[in-house]
Amino acid sequence: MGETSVRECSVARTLEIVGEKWTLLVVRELLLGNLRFDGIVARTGGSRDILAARLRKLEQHDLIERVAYQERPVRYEYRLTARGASLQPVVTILREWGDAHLAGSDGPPVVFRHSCGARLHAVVVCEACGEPVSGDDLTAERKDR
Amino acid sequence: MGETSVRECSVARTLEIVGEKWTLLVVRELLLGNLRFDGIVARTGGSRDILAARLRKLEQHDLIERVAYQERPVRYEYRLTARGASLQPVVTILREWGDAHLAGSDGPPVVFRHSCGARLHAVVVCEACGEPVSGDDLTAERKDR
DNA sequence: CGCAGTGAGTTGGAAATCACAACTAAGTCG
DNA sequence: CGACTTAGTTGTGATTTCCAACTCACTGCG
Repeated sequence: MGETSVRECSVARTLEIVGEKWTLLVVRELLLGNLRFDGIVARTGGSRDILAARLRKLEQHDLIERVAYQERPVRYEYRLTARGASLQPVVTILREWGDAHLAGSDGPPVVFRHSCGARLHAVVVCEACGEPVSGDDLTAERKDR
Repeated sequence: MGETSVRECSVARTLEIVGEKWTLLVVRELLLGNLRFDGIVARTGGSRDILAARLRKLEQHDLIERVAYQERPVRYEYRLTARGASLQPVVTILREWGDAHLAGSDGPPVVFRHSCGARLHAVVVCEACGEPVSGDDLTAERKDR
C-alpha cells in the first residue's frame, strides 16, 4: 500500500548517466574523433558551461578520459574509454531511427561505416536463436517486488 | 567564415523528440503494456504534469495514439503506433547497456523476451555483410557542408 | 617588451523546465 | 448524499539551461 512501484530498471539507470541533454551528442562527437573542447562546442552547438559539466560527468562515470595532448600550455582532449565506446550502438540506433523516421533535408551528414565500406545497422535479435525480433513476437515480463 | 558547423544529424533530430527526461521511460511502459496515465505515473515516478506533456508530444509526433477504452466516463489509454513501437530497439539497447555496465542490486526488473523464451539482444552489424561490428573496424565519415 | 591570438574552461543573470502538491472534472458506487 | 476513481490542470518554487562575457595560461609576432 505504501509501495513505491517506481521501476529502477537498467533503462532508467542508463538514462541517468547519458540521458541528459547534450550528453549523447558529445559521445557522438568523440566517436567521430572530435576530441577537443572547442571542437565539441562548435559541432554540437551546446553552450560551453553545460558541455563542460557533461564531460565531467562522463569522466566521473569512467566513460571518457581527459588526456593531455600537449604540455606548455597544457591542453587536454577527451577520449572514450572502452566503456564509453560501448555506447556506439546507442548512438547508431538513434541515428538509424532518425534516418528512417525523420527525413532530413539532405540526408545524414554523419555516416559510420564498417571496414568493408557499408553502413552500420542496429538490429534486435533473440539472444538464443539469433533471429531478428519483429515487433510482435516478444513478451514483456515484469519482476515486481 | 560565418559558418555554423553544428551537426544537424539524425541523432540530434531523434533526441529532440525522445531525448527529454521521462520520454523513453514512458515508451518503456507502453512497450510493457502499461497504457494508462495513472499507471505510467506510478511506474515511472515522473510527475503528472510532465508526463502529460510528454504524452502530448509523443502524440503530436505520431508515436502514440490516444484511444478511449471506455465511455461514461470517457477514459483514454495510450497505444504505441507502428512508428512508436519502432523505438523498441532504442529501449532494448539502453537496457542492455545498463545491464552490462551498471549492475543493479538484484538484476533487471523488466525483461523482454522473444517468443522462443530467450532474452533480446541488440547488435550493430554491417549492413552489407551482416557481420557484427567490433569497436575498431569502423570509420566515421562526415559530409561537411 | 607589448599585444593579438588560442584553447579550455568559469561566471553571472535571465529564461525555460521541472517538481510537487493541491485542485478540478466527470462520472460510478454504496 | 458522500467517498472513490481516472485523468488530467494549475500554482508556486526549485533546478537547469542558455548566452555572452570574462579569466587563465600560455604562444608567436613585431
